[in-house]
Amino acid sequence: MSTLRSRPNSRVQGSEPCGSCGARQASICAALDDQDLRQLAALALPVPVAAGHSFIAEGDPAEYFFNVTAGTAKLFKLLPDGRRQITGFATTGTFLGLAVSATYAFGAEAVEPTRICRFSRHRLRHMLDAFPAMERRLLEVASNELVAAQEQMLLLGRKTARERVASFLVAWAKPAPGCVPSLPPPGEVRLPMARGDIADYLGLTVETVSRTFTRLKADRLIATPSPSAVVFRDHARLIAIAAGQA
Amino acid sequence: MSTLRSRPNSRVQGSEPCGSCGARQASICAALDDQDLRQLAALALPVPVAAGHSFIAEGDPAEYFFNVTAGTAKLFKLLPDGRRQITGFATTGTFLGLAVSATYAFGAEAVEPTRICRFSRHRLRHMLDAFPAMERRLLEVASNELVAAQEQMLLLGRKTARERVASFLVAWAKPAPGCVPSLPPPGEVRLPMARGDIADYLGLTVETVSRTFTRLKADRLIATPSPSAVVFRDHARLIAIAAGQA
DNA sequence: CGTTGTGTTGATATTAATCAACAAGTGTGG
DNA sequence: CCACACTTGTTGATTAATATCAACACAACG
Repeated sequence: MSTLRSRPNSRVQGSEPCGSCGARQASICAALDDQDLRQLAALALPVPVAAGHSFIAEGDPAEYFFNVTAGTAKLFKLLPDGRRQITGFATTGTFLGLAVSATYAFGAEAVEPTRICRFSRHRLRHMLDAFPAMERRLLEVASNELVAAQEQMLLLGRKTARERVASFLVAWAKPAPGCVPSLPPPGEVRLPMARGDIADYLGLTVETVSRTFTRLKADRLIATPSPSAVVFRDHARLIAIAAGQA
Repeated sequence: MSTLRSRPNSRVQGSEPCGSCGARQASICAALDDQDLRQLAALALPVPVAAGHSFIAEGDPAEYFFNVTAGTAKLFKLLPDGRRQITGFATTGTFLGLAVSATYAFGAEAVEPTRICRFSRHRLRHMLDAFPAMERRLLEVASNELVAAQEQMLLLGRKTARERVASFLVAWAKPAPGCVPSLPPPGEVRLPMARGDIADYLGLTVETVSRTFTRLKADRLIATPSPSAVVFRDHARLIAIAAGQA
């Protein structure tokens, strides 16, 4: 549906400093590797962000939007006393910039070595004007994220710890629509984020997450070759648990 | 930004039967009373939905999208055993149809007498083609909802019962951006939804919601002339509590 | 080779859920 | 108009799930 071809005035000047600047809004895991957006990404050079480094600070003026081209980042919101809710993980292809407001509604930090492209809001505006099809694509992405966000509300509001962890594992193993499915169910899945991140994503504590992993292992539903990897030993049952049917 | 004028082929045939059909996706309280969308709404006749009646069934094919023109509806997701999470309340002006998927990811039911306009997906597509500015507007709405959804994740994952109720009251009293602010803080705010709905929205039980209301009253933060109305007696402190600063 | 961060496990505390009872409305039909 | 059923809201007693506090194993790292 469309043709986003680089135009003379569309190139981005070299590699912009992206260390810890501002960005935009909301993206949970909706890979945006549609052709239009691939090209969009190609307009800017990816900049590396080291693990543990933040590149969006909640509350900063939202002057840029981002595209994650490699790695994984966590998106989070904070309460004044330090309580943290991770609203999503941004993986390769995730577009960060859908929510429009004066300031960033969330912070973002790399959980493993990551590469991101940064664009100014201004530039996005121009691109959208030039390529109307992109607007439609963004609307689709936003829609997908909205669906995911609602699913997460169900998880946070009504699911048990076991159901939450199962949901997370199942969802994480199945990359966002549009991504190449990595490995079939029995394969090993990498978990680049720490237990604490999973806890903050699921509205639990580290201890509860750890204990739940342990029980899932005892129940032969998963195996963990290392803390940062899971193997699905009974994918179907895990899906059932995630859906609240167990 | 734009001109959505009615065109010969843009009229909707009379009042469509909207009793309990299908709709689309996700909208929390983002009033869409922008001029474009007013006109969009004008293209279809509003149809009444009685309190307690459902007009979107989760899982049904998503063939329509809706615009709430009066009243209040709750949007919810269910687990097989009946656990329910209300993902948002749709008030006058709320546009339901932003998430794009084959089937509705949520159900919708009127909590008070409500009026809705229904459009086919097909018609929306045509309208978006005819009025590109609408696409942009929809993206804005989606962005706002995404921000709200993330805020709700923070609430569900990390806030205490007291903070949740305070957050709900404060947010409900302050209509979505774009709405006319009803009454200043000290005014009385209507709560058309039942305690059980509030509970399912906040990830709590009815009892906990009720007890929390009682404590907020005891603390002179609110008053409840009737179960379906609240008066803010200390709006500032309520806001502080909602933000986790108490 | 100590130091630090992460993950796991155990003991205990606490919040909110569950179970239960009752009060206050609301609507219906007699 | 009242009696009754039924829903909704509130409150109390108890339970259960998860959080909190604490200790320790282990790996990565300087």
